[in-house]
Amino acid sequence: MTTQTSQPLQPNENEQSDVHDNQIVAERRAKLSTLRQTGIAFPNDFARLHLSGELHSEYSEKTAEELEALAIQVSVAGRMMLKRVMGKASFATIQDMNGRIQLFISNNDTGEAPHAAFKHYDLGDILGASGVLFKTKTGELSVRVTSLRLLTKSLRPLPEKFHGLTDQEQKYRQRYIDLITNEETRKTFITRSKVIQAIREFFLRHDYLEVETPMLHPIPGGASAKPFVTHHNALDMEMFLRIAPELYLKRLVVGGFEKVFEINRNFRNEGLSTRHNPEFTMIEFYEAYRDYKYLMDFTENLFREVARKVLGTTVISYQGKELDLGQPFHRLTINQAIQKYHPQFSDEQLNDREFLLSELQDLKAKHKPDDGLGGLQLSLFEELSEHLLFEPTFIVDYPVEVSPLARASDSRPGITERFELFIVGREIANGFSELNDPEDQEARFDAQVAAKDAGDEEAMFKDNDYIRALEHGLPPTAGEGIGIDRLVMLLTDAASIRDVILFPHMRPGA
RNA sequence: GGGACGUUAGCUCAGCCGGUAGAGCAGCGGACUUUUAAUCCGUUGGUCGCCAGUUCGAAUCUGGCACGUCCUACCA
Repeated sequence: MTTQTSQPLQPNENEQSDVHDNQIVAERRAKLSTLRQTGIAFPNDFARLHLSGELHSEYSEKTAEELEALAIQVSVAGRMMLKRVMGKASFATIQDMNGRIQLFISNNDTGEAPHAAFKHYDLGDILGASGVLFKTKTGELSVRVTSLRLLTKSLRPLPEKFHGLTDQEQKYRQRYIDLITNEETRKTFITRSKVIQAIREFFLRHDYLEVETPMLHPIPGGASAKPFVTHHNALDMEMFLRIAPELYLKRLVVGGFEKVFEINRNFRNEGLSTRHNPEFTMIEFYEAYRDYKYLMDFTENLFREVARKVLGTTVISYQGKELDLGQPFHRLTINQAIQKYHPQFSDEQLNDREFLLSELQDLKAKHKPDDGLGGLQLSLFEELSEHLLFEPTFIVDYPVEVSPLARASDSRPGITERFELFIVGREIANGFSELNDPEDQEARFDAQVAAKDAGDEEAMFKDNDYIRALEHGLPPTAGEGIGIDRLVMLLTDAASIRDVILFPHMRPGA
């Protein structure tokens, strides 16, 4: 076979493309050109009948003699990851959706021409092979190929076969290469899929209804965050990508869907980090006639079930440290959580506004000097204790001023029936008994609007239709949101949120 | 946003005190019928992230810019 071309390959003149052909790509294009001239270059009539994983699980226990006697005919296909040519015989390893299998190609079995053609196939090419299962003398289950076809020519070289792709940026930007090359990456995203499936099963089994609510909101609501702004042409109006589905889901509870959940994306116009992607996946769920204490038990059960189904155990190792989701989750008030790691603070001090203010100033901790007692306690907690809550811990007694949608305690004014769940020092869930008093809700919205007018970019908008819905009557309800990406990070031991999002957002370029 | 570090062949990486570029893998040519990161022989391949500056001379030193990684800040 000749690899010469009569004319030099033209460089890609498309300015949109930053990809130009190097020598390797040019050689592969020449091979493709030959394929086009001699037949169908991208055939789609190969019948793949067997997957590598199934073959291994069914036949790896068989001896060489047993396989010989069975003479099992198979058709496999996949991407060629390894290639070893030895004159009149060759080995190749192909990879399909559930593993790898070795092919043995020899002049004896295929004839000379197909084997000669194979020698010019490149790593990364997608092959279809038919033949008989056998075991090599080292005991590896393989296919003795009688017919071999190149199904898709790969024009670009794969990363080095041993080290694979290690450059983090390229792993994120060209995830397809990462997935081809790195088993760990494939496993992470399979786990992510299983986590979401296990969560969905848990809610369906508890008679929840899965719903979809708008991603385009005329008024962003349900969380304190900066929204993405967009524009609807036909209506000529500003719209916002949703920051949370909360207000729509509670409208559904008003409508009589007493147990609802939604698993979908939220968008927040914030910075990128190892813990933040501008779009992230949350489950939010609402159940009528329940309160926040019920939710805490429910959440523990959910996390345990997901871990058992996905990992087969509740004991997980995160960045070198172990924790057991099977143990009862800790429950602490904000003040107890401060004192747990800083016992020098007395109850009196933690309830002394002036003391808290001076302490926060000394620590150079972020806080709002106009906050009430509860807000300052929360700021101190976030500064001193939050990152230390490695084992699952529910923090309760959030102040009203930072919880505009949560029901206030009947016995303790200023405190809401709310919790946040922290694991490995990260907030992973947020739940509360819902505020269903429309007049109280309206007053809370008005306070948010006042804060927004005073410059708080993350303060909420007033949603009059939501008030109207509450005026029809929201039954006593409990609701919660769980950050799916962070849960998956926990269960896959991922250090960065980018490792659990297939296509994390990156600055354009490179 | 702030700090530290990084960017050299398609990939993984060397490159010292400044003298104009190296290895392995991949590719190409050759040998080889049970290899498995196959092996052996030969060989092609580079805008050293970009732009300035210093210098007789810069991958190397200086400044700026771009992008990334990690830490940090906000959040879920």
